Amino acid sequence: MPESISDYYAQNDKMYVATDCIIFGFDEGKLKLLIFKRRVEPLKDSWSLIGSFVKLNEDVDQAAKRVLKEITGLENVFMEELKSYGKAERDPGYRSISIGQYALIRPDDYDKELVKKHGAHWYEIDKVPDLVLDHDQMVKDALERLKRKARYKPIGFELLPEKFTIPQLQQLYEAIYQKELDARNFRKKVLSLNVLIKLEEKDKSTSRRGAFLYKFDHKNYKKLLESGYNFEIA
Amino acid sequence: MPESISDYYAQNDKMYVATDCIIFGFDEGKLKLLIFKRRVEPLKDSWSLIGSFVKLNEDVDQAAKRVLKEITGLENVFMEELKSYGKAERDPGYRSISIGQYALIRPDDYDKELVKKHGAHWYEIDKVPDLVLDHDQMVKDALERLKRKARYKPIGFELLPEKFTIPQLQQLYEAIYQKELDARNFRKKVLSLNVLIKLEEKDKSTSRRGAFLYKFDHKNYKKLLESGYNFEIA
DNA sequence: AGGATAAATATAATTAAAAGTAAAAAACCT
DNA sequence: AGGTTTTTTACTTTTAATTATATTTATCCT
Repeated sequence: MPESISDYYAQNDKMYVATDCIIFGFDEGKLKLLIFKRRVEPLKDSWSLIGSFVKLNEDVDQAAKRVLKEITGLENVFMEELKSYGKAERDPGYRSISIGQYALIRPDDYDKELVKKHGAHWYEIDKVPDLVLDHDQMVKDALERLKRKARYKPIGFELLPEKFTIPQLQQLYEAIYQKELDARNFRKKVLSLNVLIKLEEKDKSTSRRGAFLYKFDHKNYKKLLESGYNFEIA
Repeated sequence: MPESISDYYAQNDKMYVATDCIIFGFDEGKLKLLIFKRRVEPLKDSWSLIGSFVKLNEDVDQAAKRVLKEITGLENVFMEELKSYGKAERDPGYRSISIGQYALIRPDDYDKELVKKHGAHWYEIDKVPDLVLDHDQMVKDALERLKRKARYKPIGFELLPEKFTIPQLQQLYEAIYQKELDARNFRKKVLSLNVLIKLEEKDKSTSRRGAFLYKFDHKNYKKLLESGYNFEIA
C-alpha cells in the first residue's frame, strides 16, 4: 500500500460502515427470523433486517450488540460475524459496506413490548418477505452458515430455553435441516456427546408421560473442545 | 436504525475501510505465507500483510484482487473472505476497519520479480515474524480457516501446480495438518472422491519409479457438489 | 544382474457409525 | 382398570469407515 490515504478519500465523499443483524429464533417448532418494517425514508415501509451505522468510537461487534439490545432488550446473546457486504453499488443512496452478524435468541427471553414498539415481526424462515438491498442474500447466507455450524458446534442450544427436553432439541434440528430424524438414534447420539446435564424435572406440556429436562453443560463442553474433541450432531 | 447518518459522521473524522490479504503458498513441502516489509511511515520496516484501502467506487473483494495482482501479478486466484477486523482501536493512526481475505496461490505461478520489487518475502508458516497491528491475529485466523476448510472442500488443490502427484497432495495435507498420513489410505480416500483425472505422464523428480500426475476435475467436482455430496479429506 | 527405493494395488481385519426391532415405563383419560 | 400416547432403554443387524498386512511394479544405481 504505497498510496496514501488521502488519495482515496480526498473527496468529500465518504465510506459508511454499517452492521446488520440476522436474528434467528425457535418457537412453536419453527425456525424464525426477526425483521422489521422501516418507518423512515428512504425505503419506508419495506421489510429490512435490523442494523445501524457503526460509530467512530465503537467496535463493529459492539454496534451489532447495541442494536440487538435496542430491539430485543437482550444482552449476552450468541452472535457471530457472518461476512461483509461490500459491493460498491449495494446501496444506491451512498457508498457503504455492512458487516452481517447473525444472532440466535431464545424465544422466551426477549422483550415482546420492545420488539413490537420497533415494528419488528417474527417470520417463519421459509415465509420471510422480500427485504431491502442485499438483505435477502444476508439471510440466505446466514441460514447456510447456521446449518453448517450446527453440524459441528452445538450452537443449536442457543435457540432453546435454558431447560429443554431431548424431543425439543430434536425438533430444533429437524427445523434447521428440514428433515425428520430418528428419535432413538438422535437421543443416543446427542447423549454420547456428554454435554447435557439431566435434571430431575419433567416437562409435561407435550405428552402424558412427560420428558426429562436437560441443561447444556458449558463447562464440560469447553473441556472437551480444548482436548480436541470433534462434535457432530445430526 | 432510526438515527440519520449524519449523527455519526458529522465530524470531519472518517471511517476508513481497508482490506488485507493473507497469502498462502506451498513450496518445498512447506506451507508458506507471503508478507512484506513496509517501506513507508508509519511503521516503516515492520513486517505486514499486503493490503490497501478500498476505493470509493470499488467492491471490497475487487480491492483485494487489485492488491494481489499488484504484488504477485496473479489474477483468478482462489480468494475468500476471512472476517472483518473492526475494533475501534485496532489502528492507532485513524479509525479503520479491515476485511481480511485469504488467498491460495501456486508456487510456480507468481511473478518472482514483482514480489521482490515490493519487498515481499515468503516465510514458512511457523516461522513468520511478528506483524503490525492485528495482522498476527489475521494469520492465525486464516490458518485455522484453511485447516477447517481443507477438511470438507478440496481447496488444497489451489496450492498445488495444475499437475501434481498423489504423494505431493499428501505432503500438502501433512503440512496443513502437521501430522503424517498413511500413504495407502490417503490414496484410497482421495481417489474415492472421484475428482482427480489421472494423466499419462509421470513425475520422476522425487523417486526412481516416478509417480503419476493428476489434474483436478473441476467439472466433476461441481457436479458432485450440486448433487449434495459431502467431501471429507484427511 | 541384483539391490534399493518410492509408488501403487489388492485384500483382509478391525472398529465404529447408522438404522432398526422390541418392549418397558410414566403419565393421563375415560 | 384398561387404553392411549410419548418417552426411554436395551439390543441386534447392517453398513460403512479405518487401519493394517502383504505384494507387486517401475525405475535408477552400482
